[in-house]
Amino acid sequence: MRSLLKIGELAHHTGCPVETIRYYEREGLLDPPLRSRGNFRLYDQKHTERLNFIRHCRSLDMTLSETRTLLKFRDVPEDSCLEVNALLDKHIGHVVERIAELSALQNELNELRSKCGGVQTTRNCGILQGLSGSDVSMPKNLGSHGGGCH
Amino acid sequence: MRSLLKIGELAHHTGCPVETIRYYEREGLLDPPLRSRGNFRLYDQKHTERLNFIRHCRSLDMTLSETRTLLKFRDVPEDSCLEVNALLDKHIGHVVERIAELSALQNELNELRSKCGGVQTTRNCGILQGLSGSDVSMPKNLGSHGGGCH
DNA sequence: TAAAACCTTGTAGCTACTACAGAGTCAAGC
DNA sequence: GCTTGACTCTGTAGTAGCTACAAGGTTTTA
Repeated sequence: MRSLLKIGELAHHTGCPVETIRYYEREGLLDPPLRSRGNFRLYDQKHTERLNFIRHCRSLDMTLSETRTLLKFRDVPEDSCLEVNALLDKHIGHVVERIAELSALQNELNELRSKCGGVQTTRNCGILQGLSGSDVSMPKNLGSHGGGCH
Repeated sequence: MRSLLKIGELAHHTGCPVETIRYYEREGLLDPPLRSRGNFRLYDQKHTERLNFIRHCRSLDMTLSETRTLLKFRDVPEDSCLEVNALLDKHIGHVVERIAELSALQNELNELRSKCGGVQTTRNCGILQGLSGSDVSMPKNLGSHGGGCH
């Protein structure tokens, strides 16, 4: 009989914070585990594998929604995996697109940067002047500094 | 005497949604404008310029916090703009870093993708097997699919 | 037996908006 | 003068994926 892990132990084994494990359970990505008499969560090997799967997806920057989809495929071993391939292709597409966007951004930023050497007053700073121009074109992916690509 | 704009007109002029303009005011990026008798916001030319500045910063993927900082510099025209340059350099650094991360991600994803041609059952799908591995290394910037780099 | 380390639920916060609900205002047409 | 429709107001809740508490219960160790 395999040993059951308390949430802190599972966290330690997987490198996933305790709070995040509980969050995944709330979100339905992890099944509710057994409970001890004192109401502590007790995880088995399957939970550990599933959590590793989830974390691997997340480390590849997939959304929880994509991850959920992949877990569903994983739960039906006889199905064709065509859709798994399609999902991954789409995800790779997002990443490629985001790289292109950021590269364009980098060019714009470098150009802006070249407008001032830092020896001006802010009144004459080419950067601030550049930012004051009204030719603003908004990219689609705004606002969430922190990492994504979707 | 210049004409004053209602919020919808300002939105139209700047391409910034009405709700976002009100949000910037709440966040202290835009000064509260005059009000009409009926309590409608009335914006002058300075508001328009400031909003364009903000939107330009955002289009370059700067955070509102960075934008706030740049606005402060802009408000003190006699100061040196060394810090403006520093802020921009830092921001460019973030973008470069994020591009590197996403490129690494792209490599990993391509490798994973090559493990299956979609002709398997999910049980034998190389992609799902690859995702089941426990060698998970989490990048720093997780979770916000949508655009950032900080 | 007491303290420390762990666990529980529930809630609020983070970014930068976006999307309502429910009410008030204003201009044009009849 | 009245109605209709477009606009505006405030306030609140939702988005993604956690993270960080508070206030309490459990287990382990000294």
